Amino acid sequence: MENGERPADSAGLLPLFACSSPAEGLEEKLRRVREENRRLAATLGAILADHPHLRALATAPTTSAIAATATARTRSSSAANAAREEANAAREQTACVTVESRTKVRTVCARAEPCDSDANLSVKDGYQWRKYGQKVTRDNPYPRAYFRCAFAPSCPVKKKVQRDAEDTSMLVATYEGEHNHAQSPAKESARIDSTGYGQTGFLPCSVSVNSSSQMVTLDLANQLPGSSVESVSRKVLTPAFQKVLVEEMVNSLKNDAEFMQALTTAVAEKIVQNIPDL
DNA sequence: CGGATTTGACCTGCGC
DNA sequence: GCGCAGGTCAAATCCG
Repeated sequence: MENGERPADSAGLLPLFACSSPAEGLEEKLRRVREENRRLAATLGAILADHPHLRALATAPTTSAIAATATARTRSSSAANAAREEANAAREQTACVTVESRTKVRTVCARAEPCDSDANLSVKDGYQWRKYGQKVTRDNPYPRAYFRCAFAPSCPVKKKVQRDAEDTSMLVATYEGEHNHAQSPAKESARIDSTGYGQTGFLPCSVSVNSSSQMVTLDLANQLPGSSVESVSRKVLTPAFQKVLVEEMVNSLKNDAEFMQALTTAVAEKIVQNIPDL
């Protein structure tokens, strides 16, 4: 939606809304979100241009594709070195994946929100996990959390999650073993968060924009088969997506009791100002 | 009140 | 055998 294209409201509240400062603040936020979306799309494009293997991953997000890429990258190094390599590479990319096929160990790097506490260390991947331990390791001041698959008691998969020591905005998750069951119900996978892992195995598949505490998620997991990151980037820039974005923000704000309170106060103040005798 | 999380204690493997 | 570090257990605590 372009600036100034506000739908008319039959109650005539919007003109009032438009001249109040909270509304101007919202428009400013909207502009910032649009700008961030453009920057994200540009960044994705640049990343894909520099990293052809990522383009392949984006086009065919299958376990075999991940394994093929990861095997090539980890062949000459130990699993630990691979994890470090991936952590470093992740500073240039948003997220990355390695697979050690022999031992069924996968390392996933994901960018975490800086505000996340250690207790929030969790890489959402479509499965439900139960934390069973936490330990501070020698080479990293941040605690390592140990998780077991909570969906099936007999499932042998374990997960370790630890904040990267050099780049604290990165989470390094190590998966051991393979699930012997289907993914857990939508409860967990629906909560795609800032770490951005959805339904397609361990491939990062969503981009989130956290603007002024409002989270907007572009879910790449639900793209049609064969769709690429470029096509998603183009989608971000379409008026239709922008419109959905705005509607999502409006819905979020409508459900925000604090915002509605502030809005009500602002409207009441305006009404009072427009009554000369008061 | 039941399930999830926390956290200190304990176990195990490895290098010296 | 000893010490260290990583991994796991389980009681206590938290939380919905």
